[in-house]
Amino acid sequence: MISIALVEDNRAALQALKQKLAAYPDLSIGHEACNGEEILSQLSADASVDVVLMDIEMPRMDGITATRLIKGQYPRIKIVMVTIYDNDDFIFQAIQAGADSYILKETNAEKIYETINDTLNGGAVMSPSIAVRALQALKRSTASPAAQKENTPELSAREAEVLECLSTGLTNKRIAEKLSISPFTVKRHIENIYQKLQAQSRVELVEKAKRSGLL
Amino acid sequence: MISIALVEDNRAALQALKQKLAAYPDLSIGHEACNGEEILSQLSADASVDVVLMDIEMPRMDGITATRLIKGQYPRIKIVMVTIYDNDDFIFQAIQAGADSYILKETNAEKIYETINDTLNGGAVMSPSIAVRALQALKRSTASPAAQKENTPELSAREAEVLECLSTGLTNKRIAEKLSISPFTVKRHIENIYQKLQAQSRVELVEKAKRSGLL
DNA sequence: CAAAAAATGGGCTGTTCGGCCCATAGGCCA
DNA sequence: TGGCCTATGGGCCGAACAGCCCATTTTTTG
Repeated sequence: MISIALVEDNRAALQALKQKLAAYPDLSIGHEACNGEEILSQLSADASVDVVLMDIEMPRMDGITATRLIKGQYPRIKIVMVTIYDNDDFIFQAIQAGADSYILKETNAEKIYETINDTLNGGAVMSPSIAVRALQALKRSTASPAAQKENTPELSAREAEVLECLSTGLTNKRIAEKLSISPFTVKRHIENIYQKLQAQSRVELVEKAKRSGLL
Repeated sequence: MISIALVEDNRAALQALKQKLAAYPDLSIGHEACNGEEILSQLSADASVDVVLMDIEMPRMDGITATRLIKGQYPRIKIVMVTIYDNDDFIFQAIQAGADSYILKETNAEKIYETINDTLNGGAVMSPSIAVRALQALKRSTASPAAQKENTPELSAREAEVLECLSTGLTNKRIAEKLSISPFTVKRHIENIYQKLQAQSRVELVEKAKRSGLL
């Protein structure tokens, strides 16, 4: 028997969800709540829940905050976000908060049931339209090392050291002390790096260096 | 009618796949190949394929390389990776190469059929065990914003604007021009931001701001 | 309405930076 | 061996910066 908690502020949607799950005798609705605060107080009284189906947009405490708190206190509990948004920001925030799966509200009963089971078995489930956004983000986030190789000027070992120090916010003088060389030399190196990366200020330098994978 | 290409070096696995898809009359097998080179030469003769089911591990040309090449030449064609690995590296490489969906070899016929349709409709489909790895990677790559909320001082809207400009390497004067205010005011704002973030230089400021999720 | 917070503009001082000039010493390679 | 690169150290100058002081106006909030 799998114990489910439903968190959804819209009464109609909540009833619809209950209806869908009623067809599966091995699911039992342990809790119902209409915002994050409510589910948290219910869990503090009885945390014997396996899976939480969590809406994102709710009054008082949104689903993302609630997810973060629940995952913090009860890491065992799996959380399935049920959303009408395929907004990138929400997806990221939900991932950060520790949500396990992400399905759309219109998902049919059978898929929800499968999602609950897959999630409970350590998997993650995403609606195709949500998955494509997560993948795009992942592609972007791993894209930089790819673009790196191209037309990135080579820095000498010493220049790289200086750049490393510079990127932490040190002044030329401090860098000189750290590397046991003269501030003039540090300056010289930095000038050369400016040349190579076509930058005009330290901040710009760090920016470009990061994009080029030099940092 | 959806035209499918199957790329799979193992004869038995290929036959099994064909068997599974045979149940769906709106699918037709347009091509069959047992490595990347083969499918590429077939596509160059006839590229009227909607979806490629692609094995990863193959002799002569692996599925990831083939995916990259196909996506380069025929971006219209959707590619579903069919893999026995839930190895992180393969998943990343496949994402980078442009694959659309990722399913496991043991996936049943109905799911494969759904995956083909979802993928064709612009979605992405991942087996739960693969999705959980993609999400973990995404979580790691966006992990910095997590530490955000804690003890991060609040910046005013104007300060955030100034910080944003500053982080692109602009000088105070340029920032002033961009925001249509006096350079003195820009300086003032920056001083306040220094105070709030406990920084002593622009580079350090940008560093700390990024770590705090302010940028 | 009154207090608090944010945004605005300004000055003074010393430090740091960035561009441009100079030079020497050591290593590498063709 | 002579050129080329890197690392080193230095100077000059003007611009930019950062810290600390001053003030007024506008907006927000209790």
